[in-house]
Amino acid sequence: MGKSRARSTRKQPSQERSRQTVAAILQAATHVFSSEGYGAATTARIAERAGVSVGSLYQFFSNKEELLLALGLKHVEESHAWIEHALDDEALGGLSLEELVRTLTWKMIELHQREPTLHRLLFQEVPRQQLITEAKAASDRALLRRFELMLRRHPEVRVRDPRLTAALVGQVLESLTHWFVLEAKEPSGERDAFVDEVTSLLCAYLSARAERKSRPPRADTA
Amino acid sequence: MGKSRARSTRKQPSQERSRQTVAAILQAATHVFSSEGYGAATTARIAERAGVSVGSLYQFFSNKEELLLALGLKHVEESHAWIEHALDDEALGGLSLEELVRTLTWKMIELHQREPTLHRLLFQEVPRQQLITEAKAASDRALLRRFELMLRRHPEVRVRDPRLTAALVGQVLESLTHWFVLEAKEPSGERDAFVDEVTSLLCAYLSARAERKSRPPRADTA
Amino acid sequence: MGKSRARSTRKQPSQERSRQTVAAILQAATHVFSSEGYGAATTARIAERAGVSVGSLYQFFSNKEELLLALGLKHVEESHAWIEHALDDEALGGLSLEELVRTLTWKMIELHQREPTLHRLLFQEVPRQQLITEAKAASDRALLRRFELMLRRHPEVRVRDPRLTAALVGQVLESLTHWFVLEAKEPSGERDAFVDEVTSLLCAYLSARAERKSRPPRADTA
Amino acid sequence: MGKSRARSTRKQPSQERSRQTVAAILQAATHVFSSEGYGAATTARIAERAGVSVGSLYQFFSNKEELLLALGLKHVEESHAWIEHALDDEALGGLSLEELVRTLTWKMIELHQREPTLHRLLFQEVPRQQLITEAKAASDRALLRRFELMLRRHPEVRVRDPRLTAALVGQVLESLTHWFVLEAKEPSGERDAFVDEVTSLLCAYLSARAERKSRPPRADTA
DNA sequence: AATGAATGAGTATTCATTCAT
DNA sequence: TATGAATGAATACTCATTCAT
Repeated sequence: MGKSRARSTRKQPSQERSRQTVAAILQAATHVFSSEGYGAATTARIAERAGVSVGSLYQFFSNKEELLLALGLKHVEESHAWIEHALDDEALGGLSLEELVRTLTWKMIELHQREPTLHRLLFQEVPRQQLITEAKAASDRALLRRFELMLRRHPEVRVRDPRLTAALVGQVLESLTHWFVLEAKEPSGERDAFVDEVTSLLCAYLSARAERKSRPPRADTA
Repeated sequence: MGKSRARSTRKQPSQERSRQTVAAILQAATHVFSSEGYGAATTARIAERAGVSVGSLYQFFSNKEELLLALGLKHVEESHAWIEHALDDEALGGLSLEELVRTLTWKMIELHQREPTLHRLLFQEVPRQQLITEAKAASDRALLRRFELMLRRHPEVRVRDPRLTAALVGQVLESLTHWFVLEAKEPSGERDAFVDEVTSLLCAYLSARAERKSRPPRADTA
Repeated sequence: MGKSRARSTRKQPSQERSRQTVAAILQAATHVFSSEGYGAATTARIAERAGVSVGSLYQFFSNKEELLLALGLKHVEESHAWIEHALDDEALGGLSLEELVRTLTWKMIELHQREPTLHRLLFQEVPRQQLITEAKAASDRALLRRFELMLRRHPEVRVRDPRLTAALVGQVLESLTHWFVLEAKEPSGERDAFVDEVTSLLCAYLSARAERKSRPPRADTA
Repeated sequence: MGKSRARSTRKQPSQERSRQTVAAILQAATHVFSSEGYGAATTARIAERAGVSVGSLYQFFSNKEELLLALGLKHVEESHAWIEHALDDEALGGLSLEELVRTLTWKMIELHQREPTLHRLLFQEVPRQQLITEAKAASDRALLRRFELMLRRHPEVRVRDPRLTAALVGQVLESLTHWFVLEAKEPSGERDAFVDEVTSLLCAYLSARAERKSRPPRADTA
């Protein structure tokens, strides 16, 4: 990832003023795209919301799609950095499995609450930008590898196929928190209860894995 | 010329010929909407694909949005019927928890494979049709209640809050199968392995629930 | 040339009504392009002048450039046909050189008076459409060959290099009549005098050619 | 914002530096206008090519049109000076008609080769600047008068209407050389042959004029 | 004077929708 | 009813021109 963001034809902002303009445009675009969807969003509305003229928008982004692209790459990059940072936390080292999972869940909720609708826009509206998708995939791969390592190392974890398990756990975390943030309103509106449940869901999975399949599930509770 | 959203003003298909036309249009719309997205789809292309003129399309659907609406309601209804039927299956009655979960997982995969992109279109593109969303919510509520009941009744299941648990399990099933069908290509490409994992994930959760939270997770394996 | 006018993406007019629309658009485009130039002409203005909506314009011409293209090819084709017809005239057979040249001059004036500014638009504004230029070149080549033949056959004509001579005579005729029609207002406003002069200019050239270069020009009149 | 055509409000370049800037802009404008056409040329591109900022361009030319105007007037003026100088050449005094015509033809070719596309731009793209047209017309009138005088004085020349004749000869020279420089590639690619032909064309016209019209052209060769 | 960021009117083009046939 | 030509509002994008620095 990094700084190879060669924004094609358009000028790079060189003066402080223009840097602010670009930031304003990106922020406005985030809002407008997220609330109206890519198709319905208007460059005019975006410019208006950013408090600049359309012309300024086009001074820095050669078209609507490139604006989305810039947004997407920035989002992926920032999210990746954020979560990398979260996982780097040394404190994670000595945690019990339950504490670890609980922490991860919290982090994921926080992550999704940063720009929940932008996330949906970028990855669930029929994805228009291969570059974004690829960036996301790369980020995911990196995180997954890291995650897999955590699983392999943790003493409480029993796993047959750490790779698949990591993928599933990641997916479950991702979708449950996404769902919780965006859609769960009444039934599990209380965050603590939700986190408790997710935690026990994943802990049960991760710690009990050894026996699975060999004996009927009933045996567990025997 | 304006948005004369005269919903359902249009004639209902009364004759056999009309019914075929409507069916053709809906099928074409499904395809075009799914492959291009709602915004990019044009009524002209849909009509063309359906083998009728635009005029005919507007004979039955007063505007593009209503076409999406019809599509969505139909999809929700059919999916609901399908899954109701799947759950009705008397055979489900005596299954062990693991067998039950495994069956459900299979069913969900099947469901998602019916029209995966349509599903995404309807529920993940910024939802445009409240009616669809509501229909979906209603369907979900019904299924959830049913599901909750299954949990309550099953001897192997230990649950504190069946409602929340049902919601989570439903969400996990939904998102994992959706993900598997649409995006998982290599890491867990093998269906059986995937189903095994999901099954053990859910079973661990459902059967081990009693002890959770009371003791540290470590105790489980002791 | 001929009927291979495959107007790309857009529909061919099939009904009588649309054929009229297309004709109206072409006529309006001729006027607007000619009077404002290609760049300054507006598709909106063209449509308005044609008495149709912009939409209709785009129903038959996929963009402004293609409109120009259609116009150009039509113009070249018609001009070619017109002049072929004029040269075919059997009456041309037995004419004296002077009468022949005089006739040609008249014909050229007539030709240029048909759509003088369109001609300028198509061939003198930095030519935008290679297809038009090529069509014109092909037409010119054909006419030149024919013209060359006339020169070779005419008893009064003395020519060293019929090809070059034909090219020059053609060019002189073309440019003088074009100039006369478009720009000459006062000095030689009288058509007859102009035609007389052009005729004697060309006749002198064509009939006296044998001696040129061998003796000093003075000898001519001796 | 609007068309505040404050013509010549702008400062005249007073210092050496400014003069260089203006020169650079004019040169860049010549190139860009010529290669892209007036409409397609952008002030930004011109400024860029001149190595200055748009702001500087507008410091000296209050709008795009005035830039064209300056260019045009300069071109007309320089061309006029150039040809005046060429005609002034004392050596022209004692030349035979053929030598004179030949010389003129050469001069015209040279003239047209100086900036062929600029010439086309200024006088053939639908003329946008009356001032340029007028300047050109004035220049032409002056040259024509001079030319007419040459014809009247030359012993070998037989002319009925020197004014019309001068106009025609001028026009023929202009258009043939313009054509030769811009378009003639293969058929008469050799400059010498072309000059020979033009020379004999015009000499025949100028020296044989007396007899024309009184007798049928056939008599010429008798 | 010079710079280049900002402006916004202007234009080509699309596409949902209507309506004459 | 079916057709597809006609409509025109809506929208992305450009570029001459201005103006703060």
